Amino acid sequence: MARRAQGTAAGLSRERIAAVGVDLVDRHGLDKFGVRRLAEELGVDPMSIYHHIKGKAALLDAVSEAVLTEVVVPAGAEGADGRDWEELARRTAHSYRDMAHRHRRVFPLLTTRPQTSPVALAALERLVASMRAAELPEQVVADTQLTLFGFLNGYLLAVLSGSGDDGVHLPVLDPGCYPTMTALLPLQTGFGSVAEFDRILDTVLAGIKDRAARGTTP
Amino acid sequence: MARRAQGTAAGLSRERIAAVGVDLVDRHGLDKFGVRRLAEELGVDPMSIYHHIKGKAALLDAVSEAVLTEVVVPAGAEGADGRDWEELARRTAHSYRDMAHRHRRVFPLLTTRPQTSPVALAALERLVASMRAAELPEQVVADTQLTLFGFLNGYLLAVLSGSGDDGVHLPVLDPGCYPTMTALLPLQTGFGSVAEFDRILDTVLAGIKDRAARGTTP
DNA sequence: CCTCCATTCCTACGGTGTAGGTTTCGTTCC
DNA sequence: GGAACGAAACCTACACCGTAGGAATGGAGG
Repeated sequence: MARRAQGTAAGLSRERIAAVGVDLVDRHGLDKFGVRRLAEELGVDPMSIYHHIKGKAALLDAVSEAVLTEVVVPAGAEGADGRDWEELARRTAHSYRDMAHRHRRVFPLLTTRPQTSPVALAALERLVASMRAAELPEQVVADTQLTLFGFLNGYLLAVLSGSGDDGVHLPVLDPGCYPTMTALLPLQTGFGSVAEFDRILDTVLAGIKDRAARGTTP
Repeated sequence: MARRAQGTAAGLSRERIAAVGVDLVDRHGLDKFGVRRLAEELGVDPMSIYHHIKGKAALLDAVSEAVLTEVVVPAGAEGADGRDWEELARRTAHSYRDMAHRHRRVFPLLTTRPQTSPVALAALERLVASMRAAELPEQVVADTQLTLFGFLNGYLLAVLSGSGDDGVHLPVLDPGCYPTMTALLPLQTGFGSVAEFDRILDTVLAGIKDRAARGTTP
């Protein structure tokens, strides 16, 4: 295990560290992720990482920021006049879902850390601007950030943590104690599917539209 | 630091361990929480805990289960005929929110671990039964679990992790880069407030009702 | 009184994050 | 060209963590 001589460049950078970190978490999970494993993967001494990232918390920030950059919605999705906020919201949500499924072990990080990276704020600004251009009530627009991403984070967290590497395993219910839920079980076959996601996303967007309609004509 | 002699009863039990665990996490946060600190607080050797709880993962399960039992909705909230599912949903959501605010540092645990404890299932069964009694479309009822608790978990996670002990601190925005969001900032003063919660809960419920209406008359 | 067993404590091991100091290389300036 | 400097890497060491394995002890049942 011959390491590089001191002083020689290892080509470390915040971006490369984060990228390898994402890959490591994807493969082995958050529990097994640490400075030492990451350093080994990078072919580097553990402490070298600290010259680019301040501590483990900052390291996790970098990792979560890295996966967030994968969320991209092509320009022009909101239509020519920039007013089709609903289409934009749908595309953004789907792109977010895709990212979450690509990186299920990383995803929990996003839901806890306040997202202040430019890439996250830019996406939000775009959506919010589109809604405002469509002249939705301001309070509805202001609440959308929490409504939509609150739902996305909570829903995806539930779906992704309920599924292991071997697939989904729903809990077994006692039909005597929980008759209604047992009866509804057949309707939950598509747990985590795109169809399910679309249904629920639809519900949330319908709620926003409804409140917008009530808000403009009180 | 004289410990108890071996063999003498320390009055340990899963419930007491969990209760003290909740208190400890509330005060010092999840990071500082561990078997050793918990044992010290209980006046007990760390390894004694393992005779009642199998490992750290199970310990966290016990802690999260303990806070979940605090969510109670008085009987009869759904009305005499048991069909006022909306009122029941509102009360359940508020009780859940109250619990989350009482135990902000514990709350993240609930969003990751699959909730299969009887107390959680019972609350869900009750809500779902009420919706079914009101003859909502079955698929809507089946989806409600993920819709409502997805939203609750994601929203509360965002609100609670964005606020430290000193109160809320929203990120500072560059008005040049994010003009719309900056303009909307004044409307976000009640971040984490009950009023905000009610507005967004309203939105989600409106979405469910809307989809129910569309579902029954396609 | 003796046996048994659940409960508790003790020791020890491999792992972690990271503070502090040392070494080396590439650059910059005379 | 040679010396001085700062960035980037490495090394050592420490306190702490989860937990495996085993020894001790007191109370319960015969």
